[in-house]
Amino acid sequence: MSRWEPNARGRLEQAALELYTERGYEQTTVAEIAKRAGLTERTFFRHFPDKREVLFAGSSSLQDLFVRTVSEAPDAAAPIDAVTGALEAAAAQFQDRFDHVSRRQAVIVANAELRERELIKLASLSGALTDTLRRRGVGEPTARLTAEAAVAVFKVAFERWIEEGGEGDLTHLIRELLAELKAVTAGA
Amino acid sequence: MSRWEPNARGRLEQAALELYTERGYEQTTVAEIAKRAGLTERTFFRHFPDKREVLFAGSSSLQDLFVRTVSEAPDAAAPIDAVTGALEAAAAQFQDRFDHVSRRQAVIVANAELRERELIKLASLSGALTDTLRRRGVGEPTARLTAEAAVAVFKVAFERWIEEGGEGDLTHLIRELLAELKAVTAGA
DNA sequence: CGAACGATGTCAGTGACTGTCATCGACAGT
DNA sequence: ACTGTCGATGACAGTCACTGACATCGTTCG
Repeated sequence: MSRWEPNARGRLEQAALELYTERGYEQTTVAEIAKRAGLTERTFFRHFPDKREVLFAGSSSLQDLFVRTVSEAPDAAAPIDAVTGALEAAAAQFQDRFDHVSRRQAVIVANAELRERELIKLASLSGALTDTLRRRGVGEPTARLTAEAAVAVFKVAFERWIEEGGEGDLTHLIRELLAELKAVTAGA
Repeated sequence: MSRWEPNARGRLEQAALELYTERGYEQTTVAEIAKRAGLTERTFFRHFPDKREVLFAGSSSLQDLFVRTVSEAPDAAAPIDAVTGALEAAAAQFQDRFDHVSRRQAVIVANAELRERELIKLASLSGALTDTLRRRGVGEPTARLTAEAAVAVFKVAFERWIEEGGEGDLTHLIRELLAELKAVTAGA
């Protein structure tokens, strides 16, 4: 018999998403989130460094997936192909959870602070991809640009997938947009 | 004879950059910035919506320059070329002010909140470019991807230019990285 | 001259976030 | 069973970013 209800962190995440959805991010106080989770404000800040981060708990495991997939790509694969494989692996994670993902995204899009946080998560992802590519022996400007291109494609594909109500195939969208990016730069 | 010293806004910007450089962003309070500028904290918040924004006063005029340059590109220009022209126009603005630009960039890079703010400025830039391209009749996924690619190239070029101590030619860097991006996506 | 204006100051709040100490069940060693 | 350590939590006071309301006082316009 443990002293407290289990999964405090998960309860905080759920309470936060609910309240941000019901009243909006700014109109929700951390004390309210904690109360709904049966905890105190101080405990919230032991689990999350700030009020935004509670929405981004999953982003580190997503980044791990990206990095792992790129690492495991065959040595012969071109950088862009290694990274595209990672995008598709990530897409698979989203494809089944449209409900949760889109609710969360609606909250983020509605608030500038949360959009900022999302952008820095994507930048961190791009940095991790860059490092991973370098470890595969990819050269300097190439690694960085490949990672930036991949994240840009993922970002646009993800937004479109959400707009379409999650009915499209995210992996397919990624492939289409990558081809489009190729066409765009070809003229330069 | 006016009642107050002129250019309160500019004094706040300079005081902030100085203090952020001397003690770091987090160790500086808004009250200290205001005091160095000969004003009060409340007045700071009349000129800037928050403590970060004081470093980004110039970003709206940069965005205007981008948009204007793209608008004025010849109708026949491909989207990527129209946007590249804007990148080069912006580069010219930076080229002469390496000192100020690099000091400011050092402060931003050293702090996560400021990096977040920079990222959302770049995202805003990307959005403005997307809209401008659409107004030129560029289609949906193309406009967005062109803008994202352009901003990515600009970001990487800018960082390299700073790393090199401002001695390189930013316009030249942009052209090189654009070619590199083309090579990267070509394999996909 | 007097009224409206505009930039600033003053002051009292709210809420995010932090440091510190207390609490108390679980668990290990004796 | 006794006891000491540990880990998650609570309680509480404090700092600072940011906001709303109202006062001040040169400038400017009629």
